Amino acid sequence: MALKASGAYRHCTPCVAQSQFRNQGESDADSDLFRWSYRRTGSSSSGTQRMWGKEMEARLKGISSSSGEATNPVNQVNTVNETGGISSFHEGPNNRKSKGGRVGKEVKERCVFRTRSAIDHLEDGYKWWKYGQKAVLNSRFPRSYYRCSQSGCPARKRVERDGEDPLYVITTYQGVHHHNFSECLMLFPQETTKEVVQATMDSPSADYNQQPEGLIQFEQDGDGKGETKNVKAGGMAEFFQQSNQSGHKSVRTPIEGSRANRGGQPVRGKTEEPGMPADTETKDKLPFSVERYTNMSSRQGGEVLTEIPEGDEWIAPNICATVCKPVLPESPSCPFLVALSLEGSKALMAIPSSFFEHMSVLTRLNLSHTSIRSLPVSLFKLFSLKELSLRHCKLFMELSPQVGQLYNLVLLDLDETQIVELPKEIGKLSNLEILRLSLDGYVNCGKQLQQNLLIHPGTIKRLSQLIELKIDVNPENEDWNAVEEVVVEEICSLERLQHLVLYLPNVQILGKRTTGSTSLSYYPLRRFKYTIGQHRQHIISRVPEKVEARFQEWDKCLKFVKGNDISSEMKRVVGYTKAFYLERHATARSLCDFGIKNMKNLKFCLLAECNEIQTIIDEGKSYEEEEEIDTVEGEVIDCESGVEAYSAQEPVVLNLQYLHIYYLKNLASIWRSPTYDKQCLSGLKVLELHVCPKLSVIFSPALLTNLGKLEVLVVEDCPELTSVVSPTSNSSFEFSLDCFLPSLKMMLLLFLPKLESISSDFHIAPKLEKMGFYDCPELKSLSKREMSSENLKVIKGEREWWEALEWEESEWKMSGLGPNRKPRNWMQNHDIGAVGCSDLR
DNA sequence: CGCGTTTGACCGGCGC
DNA sequence: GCGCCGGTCAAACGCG
Repeated sequence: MALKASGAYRHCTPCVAQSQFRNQGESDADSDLFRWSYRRTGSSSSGTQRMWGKEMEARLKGISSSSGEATNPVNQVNTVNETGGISSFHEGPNNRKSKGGRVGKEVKERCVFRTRSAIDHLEDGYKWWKYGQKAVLNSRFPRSYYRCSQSGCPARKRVERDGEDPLYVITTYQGVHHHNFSECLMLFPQETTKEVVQATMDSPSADYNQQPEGLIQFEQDGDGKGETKNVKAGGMAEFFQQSNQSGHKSVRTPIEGSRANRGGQPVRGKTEEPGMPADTETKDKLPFSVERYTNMSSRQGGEVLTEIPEGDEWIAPNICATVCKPVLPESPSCPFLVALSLEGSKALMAIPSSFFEHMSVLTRLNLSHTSIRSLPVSLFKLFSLKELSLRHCKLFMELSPQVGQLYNLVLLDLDETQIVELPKEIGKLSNLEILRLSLDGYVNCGKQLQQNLLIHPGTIKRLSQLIELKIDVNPENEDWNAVEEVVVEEICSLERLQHLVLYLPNVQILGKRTTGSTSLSYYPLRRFKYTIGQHRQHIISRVPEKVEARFQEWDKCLKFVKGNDISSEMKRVVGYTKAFYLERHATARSLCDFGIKNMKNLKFCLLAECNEIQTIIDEGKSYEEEEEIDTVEGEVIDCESGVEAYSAQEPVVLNLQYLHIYYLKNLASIWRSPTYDKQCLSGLKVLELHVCPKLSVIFSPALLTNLGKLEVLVVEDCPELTSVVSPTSNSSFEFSLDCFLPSLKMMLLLFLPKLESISSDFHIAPKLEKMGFYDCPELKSLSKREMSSENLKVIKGEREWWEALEWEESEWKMSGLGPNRKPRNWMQNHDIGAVGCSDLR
């Protein structure tokens, strides 16, 4: 429903706004966004009159005075009724201009927008500096003045809230940016950033978010008096979220918010975890912020998303729309359009061939998650284009060689597309800094193509400015084997490359190098994610997605899937990896099989379905016989401490903070050492054990003393587990007065049918805040020494189990817990088994 | 400390 | 010529 302003005004285009803050149920009338554009056409023969901004204002003033009211001129002109009409505001040619003293002074073109928004300063793709704010006569709201942050740029804008309808913001643009558009582009916040935060806040065990009915929650106040509550729906999730903050609190969002956001959006925190992605160190040293290019549709709160304007003339500098119709206009005139996002427009199957004909300043184009199959020819004339995203266009199968004409491209995202071959013309994109590529189309093509080169030799080498490269390949694509080696060799020649995401079916390729060049396993990178072996997307994993996502957050990730052996190349890469994910390895018996000295840099470790693993850290094995990994003279392996030679006295696995274990069917112990290594696992903060059927105890007393930093312990589905801490005959530990696990804040014990005791009467967890139990029928009493914490605030478990607990009256006397504190009004037991089990799993 | 906002002073056009 | 008003300047402020 295009609204044509009659008479003197055109370009009043209502758009279906999709404010992030708006409820879906709101009417279209409420959500209309109206725009005005006032432009002088000179001797327009069309009969449509357009006005200069100043002229318009002069006229407005005239109206105000003639009507006897002193009103805010901008507010006056923008009076709009909810059905989309403009109030009567028509005048003949303005005669003030000839009278006024401004004749002859340069009058700049103005463009006025009126937008329904909760936020005054809407993002428009440019970065602005506020240089003034003034109260406006007869307006309740002040007017803010902004200028383009690019020095010398004459573009300005002013922003004020509509005095008549405070739901709307009036933005008036004046002057034209006279510089390269992307030089002052705002850094759009990355959507994944939010996800990082979310993931961080979630339960360490992602599957426990649901609160099964029938569980009780015991909360203890600061004064030690306990109270049980019926848990509301979602209460468990809240519990675990809170709990997890202690365990993962240092894992914060990596990207700092723009200072300009202050006041509008909460400013994001800095990374406290040096190994987390895009940490400040990484960011500062990059020539630009990688995140800038990652999601152009993601906006700050209050930004209005629009439907594609109807009509043939689009005046907005920034359009972000999800189109519901399969057709776009043939050739809209978009003289100011800098950024266009049609992300998620599933209905969009094709783009008219001349669609981009009149978008000469378009810099950023996001067509991701659409159903297009190819790009129209007019796109290849967009010489200003710097960013093009076709991510997740599942029907996009062929990239035209004409892409080579887009020589200003900085970002090309072809991840999750179906293309089968990268045209060699890509090599002409000498400014390309980010290339994400998914050569996954082979299988879905359904036919064997002729010998396909996937990536032509010499193509990658020419992209000398590449900073980030992702190449994802269908593992069943045998053509990849033919070029893999060449591609890897070319990657190693990219001097600026800092971030590499690569799938390699063969381990050997890591170490391959031709004379004089570097092999990938030596190649120093600030960030990498290698998936080696069976492709992650083609295997059904038992590891929850959220845990895998947490693994992916690290800046140096190595995932090794379905391996049969452990090569020296693999060991070397493990040596400078921070996050290691070993899945379905056929022969590994211990993490230390990857080189005990290579454990020093590991901070996150995820082990899943490795049937031969019997112990995680095995210092008992003789590693002196380990083959010495050859090092290349003069090469620096990029890691903080370097990989140093291991000596028996040196502590190992010092820095590991997160250890997640899933389905290790032969796991019998966490740590085995002939001597007592005081620092092994001393950095561990989070330990999760899921489905380890042979595990009977988790910690030996010796290991217990090392875990001074452990904050979160989750044990689930270990049918043989009798105690978390093994009983000992060692007199030095027996009757120890020491208190172990001093930092433990959360402990979850779930589905442990043989669990009889938590700590075997060791004094543990003085700072414990939260405990959760489920299906531990043999745990019939809790001793004071394993529940010694003064900070215990929440206990969750089955009501019947809790009520049946045997309490040693004398031990618990005067305590906030125990039989005396059992409230009577516990929630009635519901069908815990049915609901609870499925939810917990 | 840097960067962006705030805020009072100032300037110039315009109208009376 | 004076005062109002919109617009701009720049020092102070303040947040991270």
